[in-house]
Amino acid sequence: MEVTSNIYHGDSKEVLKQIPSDSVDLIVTSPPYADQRKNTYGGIHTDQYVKWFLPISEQLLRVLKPSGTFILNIKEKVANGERSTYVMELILEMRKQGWLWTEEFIWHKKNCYPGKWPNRFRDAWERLLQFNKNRKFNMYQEEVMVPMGEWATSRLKKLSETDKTRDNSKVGSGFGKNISNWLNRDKAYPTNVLHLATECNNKNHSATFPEELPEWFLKLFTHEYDTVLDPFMGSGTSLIVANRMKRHSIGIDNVHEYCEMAKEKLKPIELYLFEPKAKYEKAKPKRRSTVR
Amino acid sequence: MEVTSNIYHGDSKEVLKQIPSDSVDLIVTSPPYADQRKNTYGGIHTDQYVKWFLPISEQLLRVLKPSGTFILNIKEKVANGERSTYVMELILEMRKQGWLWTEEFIWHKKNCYPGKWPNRFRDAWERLLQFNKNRKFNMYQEEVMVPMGEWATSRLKKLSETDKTRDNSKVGSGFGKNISNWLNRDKAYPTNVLHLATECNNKNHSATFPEELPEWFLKLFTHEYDTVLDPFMGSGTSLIVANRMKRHSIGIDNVHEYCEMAKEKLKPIELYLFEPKAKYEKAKPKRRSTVR
DNA sequence: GTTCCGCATGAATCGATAG
DNA sequence: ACTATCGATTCATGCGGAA
Repeated sequence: MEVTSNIYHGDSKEVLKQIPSDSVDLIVTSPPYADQRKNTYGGIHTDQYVKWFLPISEQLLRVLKPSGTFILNIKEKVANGERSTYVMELILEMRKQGWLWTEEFIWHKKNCYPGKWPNRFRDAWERLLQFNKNRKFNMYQEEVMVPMGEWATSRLKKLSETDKTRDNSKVGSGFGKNISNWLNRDKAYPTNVLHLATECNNKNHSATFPEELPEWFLKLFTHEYDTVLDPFMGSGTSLIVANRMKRHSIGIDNVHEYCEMAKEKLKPIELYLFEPKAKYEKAKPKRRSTVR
Repeated sequence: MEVTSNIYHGDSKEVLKQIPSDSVDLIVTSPPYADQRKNTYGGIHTDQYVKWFLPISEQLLRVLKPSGTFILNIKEKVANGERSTYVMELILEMRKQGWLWTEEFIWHKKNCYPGKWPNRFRDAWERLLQFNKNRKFNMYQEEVMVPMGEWATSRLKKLSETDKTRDNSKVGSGFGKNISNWLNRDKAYPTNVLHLATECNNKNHSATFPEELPEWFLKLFTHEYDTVLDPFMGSGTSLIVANRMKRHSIGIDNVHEYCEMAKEKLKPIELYLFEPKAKYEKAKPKRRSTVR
């Protein structure tokens, strides 16, 4: 049995209407943040962000299975010396739509953007908001916990010198990770704090999240041959991970280049690429099957 | 010059009215969370939490110096399968009061409370919300610098060509100015994610934060002989740290036992204990001076 | 094949300068 | 006054080439 990857080029709000209700097991996405990525996505203004996002989340609520989960990666930026409040307002509004705000994971970005300011430190975390349709949803904790030993060792292998030195030299302030907790332990239980570095070596796309991020949530919330949706696909990290893990995937992006890029990366597998209807009038969505 | 510690027994909302305006450099506190610690604080219900807190934050806004900072340690609990929204609502309401929501630090609890649930992982983080009166406030970043990654000493001895060209290409008016900043550097500025273990050895008070937490913020936002306020003192961790660090301190708590406990811990230093006015009618606040 | 080192590059943020 | 653009600041990471 093969897994499929469907890529749609177009506006998520509209494209999502083509996707049947109650058909997706996991939505994991990182939408363009407010006032960010102007060159590629046009940059949604802070004041209009909630209004812009709500029609999309409404569609996401429809296409998600009752047992499914929606993971939203987002972080508010600083505006005029304050943190913006649009993320909080979005959560409140999405609850009114019918979403349950089940949990908030923290993504600790070990390699955050550098810089120095008189009144602020570097921002080293982002939100991973978990939304659900029902209080009962699929969660396969064992899938994360069993490979967790593997995960822990692989993370341990990647422990940077910074981690080690900061830990060893507690220097009064005492800030640092306690590595001894990680050694000599075959099983590590996950918490709602994830420690991952961003990938800064990708030259073609500005900043995707690291593969470990969707990988972790796919393990946790889906089984093989479940369906994963990323309505802001970008260069397609989620879809590539889904493919590797034998999950069906759907990706949507407004930017033609990203669709092409994702298509290229997904070449080895069966691929369907849908171009927007507008371009092809009433013709059926163009279906390309590119099998190596 | 001695530092003083004033302990008030009573309701923060009322006691705070006795404290002069613009007199506190740092407020750092961990209020009772909603529906938690019922037996000691009476448990503020989730729906009434914002309403309960706003009169207090109004007083805090008054007593804080314009250059001061308010650090609020809080985390929403799970209610009926969802994260409660009262923290977000509180932030929105406090902004209406005049507070600036400057930053949100994350306290990553390295050893969080154990447990297992079918639909949720262990909660390993709390919010440390930073509020200010003005966009300009005192911040002494150098006091909390952390040891830098190993690359600083071994790798950076030879400045990379990039750094040189970056600087030389600047004005051309001379050598790059910032290169000197990099030489002999062994420390870096921290981020807004704090890694601290909770203290699990405190038996008498249900939810104290570790001493490192107030210590870090006291270093960052105050100098010696500044004044620190904790309107929900508990067993007095903040005050003890303030004392050790030569900051004046004010603590308020509703529970007589906690006041006594804090008093006991602070015995070695000069101490003033104020009992609530109501108890003593129009008598002046009882003043006890316990000097070793 | 290891280890070491040079290097580019980030969902950043502030303050000054320009329209 | 208010917004858009730009320069300066800064550090962890992985890659690739060198020892």
